Amino acid sequence: MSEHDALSTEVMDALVQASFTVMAALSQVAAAHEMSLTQLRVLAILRDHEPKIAELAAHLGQDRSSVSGLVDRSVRRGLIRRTRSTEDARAVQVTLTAQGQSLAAEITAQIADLVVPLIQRLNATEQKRLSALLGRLLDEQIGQVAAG
Amino acid sequence: MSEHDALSTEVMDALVQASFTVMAALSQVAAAHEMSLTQLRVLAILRDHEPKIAELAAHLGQDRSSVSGLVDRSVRRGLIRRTRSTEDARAVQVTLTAQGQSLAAEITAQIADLVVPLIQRLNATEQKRLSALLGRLLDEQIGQVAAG
DNA sequence: TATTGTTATACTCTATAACTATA
DNA sequence: TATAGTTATAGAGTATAACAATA
Repeated sequence: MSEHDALSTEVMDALVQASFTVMAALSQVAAAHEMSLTQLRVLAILRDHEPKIAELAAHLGQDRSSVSGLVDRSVRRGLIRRTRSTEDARAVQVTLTAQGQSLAAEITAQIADLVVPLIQRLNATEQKRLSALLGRLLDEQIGQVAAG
Repeated sequence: MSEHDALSTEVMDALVQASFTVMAALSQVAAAHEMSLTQLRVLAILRDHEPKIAELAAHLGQDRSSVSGLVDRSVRRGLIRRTRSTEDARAVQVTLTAQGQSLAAEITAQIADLVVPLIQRLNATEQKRLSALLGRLLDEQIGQVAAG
């Protein structure tokens, strides 16, 4: 448990507050479609990938059994489908249905409609600066913390 | 469902990605103490406030009954306590116990230990710039989205 | 033997509806 | 009547453990 300087702490507070604002926007859009944030993440991932259950679980940081249930519920809603892998008869490939693709696109647009107005409080130069600074922050992944 | 320019979209992506990184850090610290993100938020709120159940519910954006259960579980762990309000015999004031205060401080430090190293990839000038830009973004609250 | 996914089980989180005590 | 909080109930989300099928 170390000490940190005042400026870093100030930036951290701003970052945490901004994150809660962004997450509130994502949650609001998810809730408008009666979905959880995790279901929304699954849809977003599936726009660009056809992961197996285990890959999806790793990406979400959850257990395979949790993801199996998660997939169940979205399959029941007609948003995604399971396909048996041809290479490995144990594995399942998860993909979007046409309905899922359409919903994913709608959700993306709704998120943009909430977040872009905030961003446009900055002029183009400031936007480029913010994007670059955030990019620098995210070059690598975050560490691990020990239990207390 | 409107269109947005490429720069705004780029900034939005950076912002969303940064938010997921920050939330992952918060979740990791919460999990290390076998708590949910919401329980962690409650602890953070209680560091500076002694809210009634209804106030806490409003702050978290949840139903009073949900918060009642949330409070139950933290009371059972000895982190917070319920106090009957002296002004209104119906109301309950929620406060941290000594153990809760100590845990809240520990959690705050652990979050800083994860997030500050990211921030320190930027020099002091850049940190001030980032803080200022995020501050501008957050001046007001976010709008509402209609269901699809 | 090890891995992939599912199922059974248990607990947390959340909301709605109904209730009580108080205002 | 209205408000503050709780309880009952139900469904989603999550993890652990045990399992069948496949590698």
